[in-house]
Amino acid sequence: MTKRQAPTLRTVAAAAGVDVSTVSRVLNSGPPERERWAGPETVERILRTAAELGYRRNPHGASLRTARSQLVGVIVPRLQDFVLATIFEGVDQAAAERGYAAFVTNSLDDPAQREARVEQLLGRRVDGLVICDARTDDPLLRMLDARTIPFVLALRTSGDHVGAFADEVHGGRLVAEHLASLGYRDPAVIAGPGYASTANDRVDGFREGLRAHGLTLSDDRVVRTGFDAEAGRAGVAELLARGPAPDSLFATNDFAAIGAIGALRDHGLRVPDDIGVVGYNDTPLADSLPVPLTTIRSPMLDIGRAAFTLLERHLTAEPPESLTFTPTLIPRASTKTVRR
Amino acid sequence: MTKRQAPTLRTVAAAAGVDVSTVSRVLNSGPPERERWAGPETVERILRTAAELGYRRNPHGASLRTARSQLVGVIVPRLQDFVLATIFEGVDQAAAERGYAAFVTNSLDDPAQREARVEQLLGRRVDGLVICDARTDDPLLRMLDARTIPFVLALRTSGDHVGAFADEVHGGRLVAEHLASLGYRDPAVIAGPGYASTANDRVDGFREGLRAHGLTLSDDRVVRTGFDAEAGRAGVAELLARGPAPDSLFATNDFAAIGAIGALRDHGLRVPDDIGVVGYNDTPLADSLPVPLTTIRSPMLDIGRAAFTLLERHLTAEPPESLTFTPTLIPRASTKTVRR
DNA sequence: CTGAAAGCGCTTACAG
DNA sequence: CTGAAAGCGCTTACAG
Repeated sequence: MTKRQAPTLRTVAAAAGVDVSTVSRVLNSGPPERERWAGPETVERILRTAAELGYRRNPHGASLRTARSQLVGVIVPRLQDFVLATIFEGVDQAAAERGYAAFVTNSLDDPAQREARVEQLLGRRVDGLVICDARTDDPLLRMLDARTIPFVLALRTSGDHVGAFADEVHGGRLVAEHLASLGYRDPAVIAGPGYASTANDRVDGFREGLRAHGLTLSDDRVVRTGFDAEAGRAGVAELLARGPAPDSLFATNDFAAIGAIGALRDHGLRVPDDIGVVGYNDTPLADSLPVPLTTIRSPMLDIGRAAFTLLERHLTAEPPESLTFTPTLIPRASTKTVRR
Repeated sequence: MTKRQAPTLRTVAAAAGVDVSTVSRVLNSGPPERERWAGPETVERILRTAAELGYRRNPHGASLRTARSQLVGVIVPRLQDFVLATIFEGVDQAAAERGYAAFVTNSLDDPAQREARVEQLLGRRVDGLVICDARTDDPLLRMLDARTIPFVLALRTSGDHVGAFADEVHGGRLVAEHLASLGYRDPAVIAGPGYASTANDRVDGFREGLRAHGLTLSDDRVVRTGFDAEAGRAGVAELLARGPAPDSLFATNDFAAIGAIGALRDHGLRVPDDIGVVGYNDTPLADSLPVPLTTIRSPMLDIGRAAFTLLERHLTAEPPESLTFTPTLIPRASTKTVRR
């Protein structure tokens, strides 16, 4: 079998004995509408020849003509992060179902890197962007708005930009209620960076939930580090350096929780006997740890799928409204009832 | 600021007072060669106008003309897997540096899914593929060969197809030597699936390394599950169901190791006091676990970068030779000297 | 050194 | 219902 030249519209048209324009029209419309463009037997013949020849439309030709690439760009802090990888999978799934393809790229939460990556994506002529690394104050989003480039946010919010989110405040509240109802009285938080709305909202919800149970979260019980294991270790070091150990710990990410548990153990504190620990995201690991981790489950795949759907709506109709998903608490062995 | 029409070659040519072909030639050649196509002051003028207008070449137009898309497709088992996400980051980095863009997509190690994803990628007219989910017996690769579609492998090998790999046999040998020299005498292995060369090679190397120390690995000390935490749990369950506990465990993935440690603990076995555990990949987590994990570090980012480089060479010159990277052992607290 | 022309594969008014 | 033509933005022989 020698390599054949890929069949084009012209090839198909010639084989079917019709004009390329007819082939194009027939191939680009669905069963009902299709008959408007050609007689039933012509439609049938075109479809058959296209299939026989293995015709696949060349998207570059189409893009050039329509000024639409059916391409979207997704920008994430880092794909190595399980949460972001999952969101991208959601975007990619939904995009594929609608005939789009998605590029992903890392910003590393670095503004310069981010801008460079966005420009690369635009250089590739994506129709729009899904931005998963929005910042509480975000000049890049204002710039995109000024250039009227279509985009939606996912996961992290910024101002009133449209996107697909989880109710992070609610998530934080769930953790607070869980800890308070088990009898914990002196919790601390290891939160992600201040430029991430997710980190802020989880802490806000946590504080609010504690207050509802008559507890307060003082500033020295909050430490801002990051979302990974190393951040969890550093967070514990910082907290213990400040004074006596808390009786429980809320890490706003499962990986940070795992790092925290390791550091606590180095300090002779066992989970859950000496201190309760709660994570966030319900990573597959959470359930398989030596001490299974109490955590919050957030529908990350759905958020990714919804983000694409919003973007497509933005691209083809009027601007959509944001979508917010509700997280749930998954109690496990890393927290337990505390004797007062 | 209103939205301007994106400048094209024609816009630039008009503004610079030259023909589009001249602009194209100048913009597409580097400093030395550039002067061959236009006088120095013309070159300067073209460069300046293009910059002022913010010209960016439309890749769809170029692709149509050159039949080269400067696009590559990367197919991974699953992007949620840290190892694969890292390899993709390497491919993406190297691709971006060379003016290429990369699509990634999941195959979930499912042959049907895989084929569908490859066809989608080809439908997007990628110039070539980086395949990270090769199987020991792989009809898809034969099909790609028959269609003369350029591709390279990464991480997993298959037959003598070219790619960027790690010396997995060596990795397995390092683990065996480490355990043997610490005094462990009855190790077991929780390995990934049989269709993954990585899993097979690590086990082969392990067996070989043990033999060099006068130890043998019997078949009932090997269990085949997968690469994730759940696979680790299942692996331990299976091993313990077969008979007495081994004195050490080699899990061919850090996540499997974490799952295994959890399951061991459920059975009352502590690490490293009752049993030594070794993982693979040196995931960031390994160092931050309550009991830091002895593991093998493999240069995954380099493998990704190298895979792209090989693919580009394949695309522009003669077929390249495979590249193999060497892993190293990272000893940590999950293994210790054993008293005989 | 520079220009004019052809054509990559596609879609879409415009005719008939 | 179907066709012929124009043109999206680019590159590349071919002239001069």
